[in-house]
Amino acid sequence: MQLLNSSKYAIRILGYIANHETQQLCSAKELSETLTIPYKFLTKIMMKLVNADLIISIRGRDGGYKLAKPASSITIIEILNHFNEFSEQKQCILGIGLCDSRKKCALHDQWVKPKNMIKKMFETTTLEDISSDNFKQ
Amino acid sequence: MQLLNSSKYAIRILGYIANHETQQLCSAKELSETLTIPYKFLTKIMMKLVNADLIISIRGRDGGYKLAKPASSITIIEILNHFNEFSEQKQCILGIGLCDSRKKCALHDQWVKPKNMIKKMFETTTLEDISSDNFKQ
DNA sequence: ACAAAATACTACTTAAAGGTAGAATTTAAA
DNA sequence: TTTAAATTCTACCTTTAAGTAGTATTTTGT
Repeated sequence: MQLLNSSKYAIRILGYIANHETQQLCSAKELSETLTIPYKFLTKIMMKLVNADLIISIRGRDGGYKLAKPASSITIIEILNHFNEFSEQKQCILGIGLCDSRKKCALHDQWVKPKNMIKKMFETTTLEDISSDNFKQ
Repeated sequence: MQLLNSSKYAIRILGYIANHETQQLCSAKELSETLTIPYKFLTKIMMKLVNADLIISIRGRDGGYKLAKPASSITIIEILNHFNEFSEQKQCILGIGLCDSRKKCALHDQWVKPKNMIKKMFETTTLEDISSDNFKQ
């Protein structure tokens, strides 16, 4: 019952970049060191974020990364979706195929409220909300 | 952001058994077939549940499994704990070591409410509450 | 032109969860 | 006593996430 490492890293990376937008670009080296994320793993994640149009990368000597759009327009759920973290939303918590109000699994009623609360939180929280330096270890 | 297969299976198995307590014992064969859980994987899980004192097993010809205590006294959280699903409760959602009200990660404030809601749900829901046949696929 | 510093790409290795196989053990009925 | 049907145990295989390595490419300053 937790996020994938990749997703956790992605959120921390994006939140950190959002908080350093004035400095124009963040390099993989800087991100890796300040967030203590393995360099090679980080660059792999950055490629995903670039492909997801969340990040723009500038190659070459003074290159680096920056957000592809305003921090206020990037929600946590949008990030998670690119790591397949919430695609199973419609699936029930017990993994018994689809689970809705007509055909409920035994935990359905208890799970509905917490699930919707998490969902709403991820949907309404943007990078601007969490932009800070509190992503270090 | 979902439970391990083992945990999902465990909850379904225990919920099903709770609903069939009158019939005294459930066999691995019956459980595997009605819940469509791979037989060999199921027996592996049953061993864990036996070791966790949630299940009592009777070996030999007419053997099988039954709850080790009243369904009303077994909470979901107790089940999950044996699969290390909520031991990371105190860890923050972003995996940045300990995360409390003094030293918060950037998502701390948003995560507190949903987290406690899930926790409470898992703590207060017992096998009796969810005991039913709605565990099939 | 060249070197330095950055990202991109491809492939490989490791760790953990998920799942499978087969033999051993236990019990009860015939 | 034998057989059948059940759990237990140990070892193995497969899949996926996590992490590592090396090379290629791009860009800028000298």
